[in-house]
Amino acid sequence: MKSPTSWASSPARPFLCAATSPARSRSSSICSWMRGRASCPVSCAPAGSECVSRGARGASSTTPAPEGTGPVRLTFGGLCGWLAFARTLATVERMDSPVRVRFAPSPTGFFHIGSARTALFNWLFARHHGGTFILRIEDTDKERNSPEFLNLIYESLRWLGMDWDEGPFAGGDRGPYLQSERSPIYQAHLEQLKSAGRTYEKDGATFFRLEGERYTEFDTYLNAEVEKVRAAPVLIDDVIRGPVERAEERDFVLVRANGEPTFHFVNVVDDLTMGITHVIRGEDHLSNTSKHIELFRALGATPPRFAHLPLILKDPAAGKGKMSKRDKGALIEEYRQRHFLPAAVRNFIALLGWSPKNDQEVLDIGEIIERFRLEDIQKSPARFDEKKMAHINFEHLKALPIESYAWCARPVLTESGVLPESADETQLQQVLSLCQPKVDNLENLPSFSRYFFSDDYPEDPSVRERLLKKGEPKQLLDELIPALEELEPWTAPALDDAFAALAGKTNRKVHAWWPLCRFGVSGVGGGPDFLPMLEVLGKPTVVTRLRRFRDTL
RNA sequence: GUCCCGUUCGUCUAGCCCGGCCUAGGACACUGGGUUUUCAUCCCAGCGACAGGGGUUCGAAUCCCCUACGGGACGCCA
Repeated sequence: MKSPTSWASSPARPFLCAATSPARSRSSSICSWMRGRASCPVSCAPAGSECVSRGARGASSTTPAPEGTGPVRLTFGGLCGWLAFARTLATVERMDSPVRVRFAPSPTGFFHIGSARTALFNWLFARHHGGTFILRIEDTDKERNSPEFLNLIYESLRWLGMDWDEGPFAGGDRGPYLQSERSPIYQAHLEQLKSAGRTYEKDGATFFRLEGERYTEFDTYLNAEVEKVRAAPVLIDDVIRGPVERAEERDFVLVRANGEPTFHFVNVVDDLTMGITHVIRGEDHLSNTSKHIELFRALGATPPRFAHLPLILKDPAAGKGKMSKRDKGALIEEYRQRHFLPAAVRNFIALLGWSPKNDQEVLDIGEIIERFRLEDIQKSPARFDEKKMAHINFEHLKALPIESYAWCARPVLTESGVLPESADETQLQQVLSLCQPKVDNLENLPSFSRYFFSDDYPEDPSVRERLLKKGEPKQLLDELIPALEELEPWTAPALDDAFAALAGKTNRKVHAWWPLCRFGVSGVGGGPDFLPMLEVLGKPTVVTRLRRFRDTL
């Protein structure tokens, strides 16, 4: 059963065409994930399916894609490439991978960039190997859990195009996938540890008993006399870091006095019973890993492979340490609200600690999956860079076919009141084709393009002042308006000629009228390429606005 | 404090495992030029790093050790 959302509905899908270029299909790396899906490019994005990737907020994103402009169109846009790719892959023997990974968030706060990256790396690893990506909810902390946060996890994963093969909504035969529903499983494993003599009760809680010589010591950090154990060091063969040796020195709690099992215990039991083969998580868990391996062994199981991701550090200006949910730029929800492309966010997050090793930075999801290797992940922590995020977003935006671009832009424009719901698609695309190369983020599109859709737009007073101060604006407009009025046809090249002719006649430079004219029809000093802008605006609008402007002087 | 991890341009990184091709490459940012003109694009150029010290070696960013610095963990949070 497929997960609630298919990544294939991402508007960045057309990038996949690039992934199937001759240069790329020569690649020896086989993306087994593609194998399983390339055969049904269309069914991955059912007609009229909701595209959460579009960036609309929450439930308001339920508008199905208009016929021919939504995911279906996108899918067909890349269909030729898909088929070529499928053909390449068809020659490869299909084999199900034993890889099983999980993302195990706890619904105790907003979904932040570190979680997103952990999820993404797990997902990428699974997809690269054709394995299984499991979503498990670690909701053992009844005090801090909240349904809103839980929902946000689902929404965010869907928005980023990470589909899960097992978990809530998706089902699976190793469930349940909410820890709060797994008590009997924990109970059974607790019994197993009990009968193996590896537990004891103290202060109402159940402790795990380490093996080794015992002694008591005053611990300066805990500021107390504590019992310690000289346990044999545990070897963690970390995929990213190599061998790490660490010895546990204190027994730890498995079940709290209130009867709730602890993170360490449920985490291990779940990874064990869910058949997790690779645990990919943040480096902050590295020193927990020795506990976990001790538990796996005590349960008579072979631990999975571990891969500890470097942390994302906060901007030094914001203080020291790892990035927290409170830091600027930390929340996935923020990118969604600001209309970033999920494909770009995903691309950027992947680059935090991972690199394709070929100087390529703007990658579509197919390329990332194909190239992704845990071994290539950086050991040192990364720092989040907003500017780079914006840049990657812009690159993705520019690479979209205009149909896809319009499909992403339309809701942004209508929500901001700039575009009427009923706006004509062709006209919209005309305007957007002028904006696309210039606007680095969809959130800036309304202010950039407002005057294309309405005569009611603000004027930038500082630009007005600057323009009126120099030269003779009235004179210039009196020359320009008649020339434009009689221009036929109204096209960019014709306009170009008209300006040239006017320049010859008046002995001015060709660009003498441009800034004034731009301001007169748009109210701002910058914008899309000038001549095409006039063309799209149309003669009646341009002339009327110019006259109106002339009258205010 | 104890244990663990890390350290290439301001930032993300390539190179490191398998020493010479590295006068260390790319990208973002920044600075300066250019452009269908001075603020949302684009083009060109510039700036800019192997943390420090010892080894090993003919030769080290690459291997070893020490120091410094950064980070993480040390909860009946996850």
